Amino acid sequence: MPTNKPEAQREAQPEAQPEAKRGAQPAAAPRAKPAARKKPQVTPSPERRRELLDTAAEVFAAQGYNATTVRKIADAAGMLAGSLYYHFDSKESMLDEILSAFLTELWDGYDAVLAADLGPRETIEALVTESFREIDRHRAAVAIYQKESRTLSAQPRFHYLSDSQVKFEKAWLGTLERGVAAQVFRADLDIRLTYRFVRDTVWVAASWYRPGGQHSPDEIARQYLSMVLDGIALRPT
Amino acid sequence: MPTNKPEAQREAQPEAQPEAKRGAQPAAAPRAKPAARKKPQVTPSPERRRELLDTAAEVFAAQGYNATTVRKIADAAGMLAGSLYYHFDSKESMLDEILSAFLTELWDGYDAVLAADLGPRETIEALVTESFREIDRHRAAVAIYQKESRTLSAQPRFHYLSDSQVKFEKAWLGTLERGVAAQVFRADLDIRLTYRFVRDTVWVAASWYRPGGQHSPDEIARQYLSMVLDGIALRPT
DNA sequence: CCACTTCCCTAACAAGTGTTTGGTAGGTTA
DNA sequence: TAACCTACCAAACACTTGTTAGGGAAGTGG
Repeated sequence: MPTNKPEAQREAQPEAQPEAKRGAQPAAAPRAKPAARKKPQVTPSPERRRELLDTAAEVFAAQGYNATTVRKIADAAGMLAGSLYYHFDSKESMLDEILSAFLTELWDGYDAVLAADLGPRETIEALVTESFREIDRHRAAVAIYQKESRTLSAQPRFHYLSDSQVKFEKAWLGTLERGVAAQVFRADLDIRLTYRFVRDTVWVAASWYRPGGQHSPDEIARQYLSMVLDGIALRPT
Repeated sequence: MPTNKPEAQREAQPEAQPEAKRGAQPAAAPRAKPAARKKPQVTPSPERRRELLDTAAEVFAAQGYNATTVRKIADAAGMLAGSLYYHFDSKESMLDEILSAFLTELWDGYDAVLAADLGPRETIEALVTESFREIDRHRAAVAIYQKESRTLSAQPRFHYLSDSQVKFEKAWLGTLERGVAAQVFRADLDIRLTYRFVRDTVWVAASWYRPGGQHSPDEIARQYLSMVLDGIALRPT
């Protein structure tokens, strides 16, 4: 089982990297780190953290991670920028926690589907339905993931995004291949193109989906599946 | 050590500024503008501008607009940050020029298709094919558009993005509706869902498409159309 | 009453940001 | 030769950024 969950990264960085060449880091890292991570003696309540993470996720999703300043997050939460650092130790940690919490839940659902050992078509149907349910529950996190995952996965801290993506591809592509072999899916299509097609059609929905709309996640999944499986063209009967 | 540092700027902030209320402006606009627009007497060559815009678009697409500093663009172009301002009057202008140039070309193609007055199915096919060609030629601009258009269109300067999007929706949705009326497309689907489905499947391709891959834009368009129109499920014959 | 904890604020720091100003090397024209 | 133009560099400026110290109000337990 590949790892999909970074759990918590409270271990100290082994060593300050020797600063490869160009010191141009994407963000700011002002104070010199004294090699030993600070260990705050305080214990913020997990419920408050969840609350703050939710509003942070909302702002990240709306404005983009880089365009979001900690002052904006604090504003949305009704407090001042510095106060956030009582609960989190950096802006990046917030992002990290938002994304890893989402991925953990996502894989709980996916793993259950995959363990059910359904046929190829039924597996695809279940995966798509599960995906739309996740979008319904974590739309902010999904939107952030969509926008930032490519650039983030270069950073070591967010390497679990790549891991997840690999596992993701394995599950979907494998199912599609099984379906082609079982003559359930068409064999005349480039399978990787098909994979990207299905994957993208599902997840971009997070960019326009708003919970409480006229369609439930399951209804959207049903229609999407109908389009993907049978096409939008009317067939002569 | 980074490229070139201003080294010393021992300018302590004099005093706590009046600081209206929440001075948090979205971006930087340092100098006070004296109400009269500056008119540079210089005339940079258009070819050089195009060159620089191309590299800027590449960096924007790779890192995201906000995460891209003008110093990074200058780096990629082999010059210093300030030198860019000989050719452009702001970072935002570069973005603007990149996006509007792309949209202009896109609509040249779309308008030609729409003027041809084809049937609904043929119109969709032509629009999709045209779209993949545009992705092939402007993949950086398309990627930027995908990532930033939603947030940008709030700014007055980029209002033309919204205009374009409205026109876009009108063309595609109208064609789909014509198709349903003509019994070419299925009538049992939510038409707006179908629209978003088709639109998204096409344009997200810009996030993974790389020119010079194993499939030509036309070939990708052909397979995408086959999936969208007929579905990926194998039909019993 | 005091000690302790939780949660926030005030105020700053240092690095990074987009942008401007003044200069200048090299080419072209007269 | 001088005048002129293009395209860049060097250095700074003003403001924003993530982050940190120190402090204090409110609540809880003894």
